[in-house]
Amino acid sequence: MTLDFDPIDEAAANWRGAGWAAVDAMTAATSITRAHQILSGRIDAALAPVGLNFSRFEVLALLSFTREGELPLGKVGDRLQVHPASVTNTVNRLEADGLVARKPHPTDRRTTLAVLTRAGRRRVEQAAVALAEIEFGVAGLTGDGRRSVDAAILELRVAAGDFVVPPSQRR
Amino acid sequence: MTLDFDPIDEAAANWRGAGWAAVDAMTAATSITRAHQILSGRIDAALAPVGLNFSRFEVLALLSFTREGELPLGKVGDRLQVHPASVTNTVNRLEADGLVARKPHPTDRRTTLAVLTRAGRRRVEQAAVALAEIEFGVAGLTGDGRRSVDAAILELRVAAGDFVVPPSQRR
DNA sequence: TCCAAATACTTTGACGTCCAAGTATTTGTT
DNA sequence: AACAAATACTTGGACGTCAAAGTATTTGGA
Repeated sequence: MTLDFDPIDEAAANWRGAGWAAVDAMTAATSITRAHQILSGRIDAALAPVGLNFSRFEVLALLSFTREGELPLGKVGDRLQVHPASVTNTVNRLEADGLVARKPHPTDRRTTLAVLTRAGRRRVEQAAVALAEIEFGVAGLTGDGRRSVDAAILELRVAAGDFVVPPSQRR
Repeated sequence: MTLDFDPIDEAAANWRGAGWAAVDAMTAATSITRAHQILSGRIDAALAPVGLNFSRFEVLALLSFTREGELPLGKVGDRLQVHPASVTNTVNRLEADGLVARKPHPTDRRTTLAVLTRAGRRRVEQAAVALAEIEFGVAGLTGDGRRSVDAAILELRVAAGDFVVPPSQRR
């Protein structure tokens, strides 16, 4: 099923025809949505043979960057910007697969740590290779395209309050 | 929970530190993923008071652009690039809400048409207004940013085979 | 004409995400 | 010291998505 016209252009024309507002905003939003669909399809396909999906990979990667290979579940959610319930779910699965273990926090008994197992560390390395091979699904995007996407979306993220740019390093 | 550093920059530094490849591809993919997260949150929040989510809105909008306000379910899936099972599911919900009706195709008995009801037409107009008000969630993205996102992602979509650019109108 | 293959949709099931509510523990105030 | 409020995580439920399998119908050849 390959169209011989750009469905987003088509949609823009339809919106204009219907007299609806914010057409350029609509196309930007639709582009991003579609890009995400393409990337997530490619990424999950690349990770499937390794036995991971993107969420689980992200958790493993995050843990692998820490000194001890462990992090409280709450921190994981903060960093990856996902709901606590999703962290629980993802860690359950990783734990069932033996890639991560839960461990009580030494001083705060409310807190649970996720600890990378040896198998988890091996797995995340494999996954990183698999993802690099497909260039994270962005093959088709040139260096310029990647930079302009990064820059544009940085505006969006800052505006959304993802993080505060410290006064010392405003660009 | 607002960080005082850019989590994507941080991730890039970590990837470099771990000696992992394709760092620029990773940041582009992560940016797009995060942008999608932000947009879809804002869009669904704007549509919730209207009683829709984005998928259901897309179906209604698509129908509203046709001459008769009706389309075979398969065409809906093709245009919106979603799985047939998702179309069935979405139309079930729209039908339950009285915004769409199913109707047999006049000549092909395999095919089912989704027909926009009067209530559906009213609803999609309300939703379009609600979405225009929040600029489809891309408030924070300037005109330049929107154009560069569109252009960059166009490359990606063409490379992914979303549609074939007819020789007559290559840009 | 006949029948295998293609097409159109639905059903079922595995996953994933979020919200809201529930449990346990710690913090901050009075 | 006492306790309400905040924090950390888990549970259960509503939804959404996709893949695979099932049913019905139409197409395209032999």
